[in-house]
Amino acid sequence: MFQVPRGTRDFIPGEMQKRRYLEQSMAATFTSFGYGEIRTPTFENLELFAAKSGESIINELYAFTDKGGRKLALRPELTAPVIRCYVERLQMEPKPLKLFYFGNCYRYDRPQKGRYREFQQAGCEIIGADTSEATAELLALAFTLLKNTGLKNIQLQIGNLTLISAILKKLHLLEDDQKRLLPFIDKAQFDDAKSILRDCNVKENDAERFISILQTSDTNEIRRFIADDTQAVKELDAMQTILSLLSNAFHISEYEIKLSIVRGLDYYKGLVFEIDAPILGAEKQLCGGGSYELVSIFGGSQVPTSGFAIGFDRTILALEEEGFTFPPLKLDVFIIPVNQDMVTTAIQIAQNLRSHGLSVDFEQLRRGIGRSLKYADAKHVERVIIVGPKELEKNTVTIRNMKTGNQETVGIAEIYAKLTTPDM
RNA sequence: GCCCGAAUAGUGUAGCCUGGUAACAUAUGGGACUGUGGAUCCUCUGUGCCGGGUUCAAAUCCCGGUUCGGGCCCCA
Repeated sequence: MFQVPRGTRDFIPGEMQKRRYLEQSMAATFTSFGYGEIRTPTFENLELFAAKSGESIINELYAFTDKGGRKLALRPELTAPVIRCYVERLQMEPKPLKLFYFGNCYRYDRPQKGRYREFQQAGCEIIGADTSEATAELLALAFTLLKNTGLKNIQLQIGNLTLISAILKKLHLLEDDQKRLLPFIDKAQFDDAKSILRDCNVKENDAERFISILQTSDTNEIRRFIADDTQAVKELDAMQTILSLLSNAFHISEYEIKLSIVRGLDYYKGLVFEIDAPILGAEKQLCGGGSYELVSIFGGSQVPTSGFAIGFDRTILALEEEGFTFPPLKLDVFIIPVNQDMVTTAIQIAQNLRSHGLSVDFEQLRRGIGRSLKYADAKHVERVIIVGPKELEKNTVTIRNMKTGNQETVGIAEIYAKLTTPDM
């Protein structure tokens, strides 16, 4: 027997229903914030991803050579393709340019819950605006997007790479030592971080203060630490403006400052953020983003960019874990012809109701009424129309409400009107 | 890539320890019931992840692989 390749999934109608719901919810939120949708190819030139993330990333890609000898890769994320498209076609668009996307991505990882080799991301990029209000809106959008899907428990954490490097500078570390230190900081393993600092001959006192600043949410404490670094002070001022807009204008106050967010790659600058769903355990990060510099790496003229990506599959998992009720897949009407002579009329009624925008099906296996009703019940149909000779003589049919069990005889011309009344 | 656990009809499970005809529920198909039977009853089909080993005999014990799940690594 054949099965899906490792780390991939089929989505059957009940699952697609959930995914469509989520996609529509997210698209509506993006649109309401003035974003336009963009779609790029499923594969790109391998070089694009290597340029963005370094050669070492190739190990984790689905990469291949096509018949023309081109080196290609299935996209592992969507920021690089979107920025490539911007540089290629959209540089002269009025700014700011706001783009959102959905797309399948591919990574050669070990699959586990919430982690697949083929997975879907949703996300956006804003190009050409780096004011506090633009950044605050980006944070608000990420948070609102997830809240609007129906998620209850999420955590927004905000860090800043400019500040963290200013703080690191105070420790006078060598570049290599910094690189060794950062992963531990990102994972909040502060004891390990401390022992590295000790190895690097950082004074115990400074190390303690450094670790405590990473964990604080108090901007004043951070300010005292970096007071003599004018660039860092400026960044902190901007960050405070962003946070105050977030609370006072966007009315989002459920965030925390977490300077230990480092994120993977070098091209992030300034503000970075993550949103977690703690209910998911090990693979709990739903969203990651921030400001970055990619346009110039791809050969475009420099312009500020920021954005975020959301793990679509994890968002569904988190909603399921929270017991969220997705809108069910349902038929509006099921039509049962009592005998073969009624089939033509049944189909005519079905076609008429379909033209009014209802989803309609009819009995096609010539089963008796009992079986047909059972089928309608299993399909969660709201209303059933029974077309039988007795009623048809008077040009009527029986409409049965499956929830209440109410039945009514209705003229054929009045079916649609009757179905749209609240009691039927 | 590493460590651990799991895999039995479409779905959910029992049996495995202690080897001896593979079972139950539910769902699907067919039928009884000739217009409400969304019921009830009858019934067909359908199951040991794959490969090897031990054994007279393997779902059961052993080895390898695959897939899924938990935890690492990584997480653009």
